[in-house]
Amino acid sequence: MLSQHRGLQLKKLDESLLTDLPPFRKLNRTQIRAILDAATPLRFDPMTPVFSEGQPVDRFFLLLDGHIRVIRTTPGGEQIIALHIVPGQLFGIGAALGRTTYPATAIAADDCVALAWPNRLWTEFITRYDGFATETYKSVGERVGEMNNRIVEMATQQVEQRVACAILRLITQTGRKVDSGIEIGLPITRQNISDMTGATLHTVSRLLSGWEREGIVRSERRKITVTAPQRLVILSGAVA
Amino acid sequence: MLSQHRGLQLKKLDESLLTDLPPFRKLNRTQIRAILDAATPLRFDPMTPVFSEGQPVDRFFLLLDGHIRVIRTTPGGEQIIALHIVPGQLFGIGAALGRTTYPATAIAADDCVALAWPNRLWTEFITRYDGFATETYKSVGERVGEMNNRIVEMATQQVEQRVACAILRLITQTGRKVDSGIEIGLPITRQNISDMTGATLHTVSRLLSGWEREGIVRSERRKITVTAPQRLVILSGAVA
DNA sequence: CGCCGTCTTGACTCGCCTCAACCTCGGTGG
DNA sequence: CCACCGAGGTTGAGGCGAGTCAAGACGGCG
Repeated sequence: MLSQHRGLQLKKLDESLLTDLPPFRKLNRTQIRAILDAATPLRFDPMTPVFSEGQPVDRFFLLLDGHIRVIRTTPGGEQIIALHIVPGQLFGIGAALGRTTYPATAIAADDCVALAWPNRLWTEFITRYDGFATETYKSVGERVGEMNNRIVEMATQQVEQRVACAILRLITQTGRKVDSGIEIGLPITRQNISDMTGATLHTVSRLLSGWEREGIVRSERRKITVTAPQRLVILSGAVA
Repeated sequence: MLSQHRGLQLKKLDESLLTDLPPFRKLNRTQIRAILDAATPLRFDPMTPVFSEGQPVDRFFLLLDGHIRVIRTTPGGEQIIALHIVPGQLFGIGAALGRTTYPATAIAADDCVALAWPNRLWTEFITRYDGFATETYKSVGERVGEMNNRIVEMATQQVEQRVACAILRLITQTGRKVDSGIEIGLPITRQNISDMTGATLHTVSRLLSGWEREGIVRSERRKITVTAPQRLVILSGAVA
């Protein structure tokens, strides 16, 4: 899956990479060619940072393959996972919101391939390419909506429900259908889940053990498969 | 303070209303005149909704005076306050983020005066008026940042710290300097604060009573004055 | 083999929620 | 003018969810 992208630096990028993505959907081949020619392809090994909180915003990215974890760190050293970026999404788009420094750290969750453009091209893309702005801001809108949901969640729900929600979000965003159910498409630890939900590693472990006993999930090290999604939905409190 | 705005419907709106606000700062008198002429002025009594969650987005607003509470309600009926809008800010700008329905409910916290424009003018403003888009998205960026902070807060901090943070945010956004300290510039109940922090009314009450005993705040019914802001900052955990 | 990152499980503790009772204003109507 | 009522606020008692502390198992990698 990844192999097809290796050595991207050497050959020309294929236009089909972008044609199906919302921000580029309305563009013609020539326009996409121009955008691709201006891009720098990048690879990231798991756990390597793409950019860090507080750094000046100098470019923006499009994730082609892999998964990015967006992380914020508290003064106290705890970290929480704000967001997962999936292939096809723009990220690091502080430029779009008038930011001069990145508000969070982005780390590759697995092997990642991304395109990067220098910041000054942002305004150019916006003005020159019809639909680019609209579609991009639409996805910003979706992320804002998701953040809002999480705030409500954190404010009103118990840990068990929050963990259920987090896992459901993961499977809708990165899920892979397998024999026994739906598998989360990126390596994930209990610690990671606790960083997403504001719980402790221990509590998450206990919950997952319990769910495994009940046949709702099956998990190996750094991997979780949901075998009974509907039951997780019920636990999540989305339906009363 | 409000009186100067009463009966706005009858006279022409004064251009000075907009000249100092970020989204309009780069515009000339003619442009501002055109924008004002297209606006519908509105008044809202305390506790009346401006728009409700789920309604189709048909217009966007600028708050001239008063305060708006942006509220989300859970399936379970609990409500949490997502945001406060202060004078000079645009709100209900779902259009900017490609939304078709409002993601939250907006309610007047006190007497409010606002301008409203039909949605179709959004794109017109964006394209026609230089700087309008940039400045607007910058303030969206600020709100996103604030939301992010709240997520981290909710995930990592105890109730006492969250309440302290919430009150600090209120005084930076709406604070009024008075003899005894800084007063929150809008009517606010313990219930409101609990809706902002995901705590219970009772716990908030206990905390405020404690702080009052310690001389950090003074409060009357629906009003809070912070007498020792630095001590609140310490409690908030912003500094270790 | 030994180390380290991951995960598990038990026992204890405590912050905050729940339940419950009561107080204090401010407004309204008889 | 006072009695009443409801919204907002206070305070205590008790219980439970989830964090903390502690010990250890499992599996992969150098």
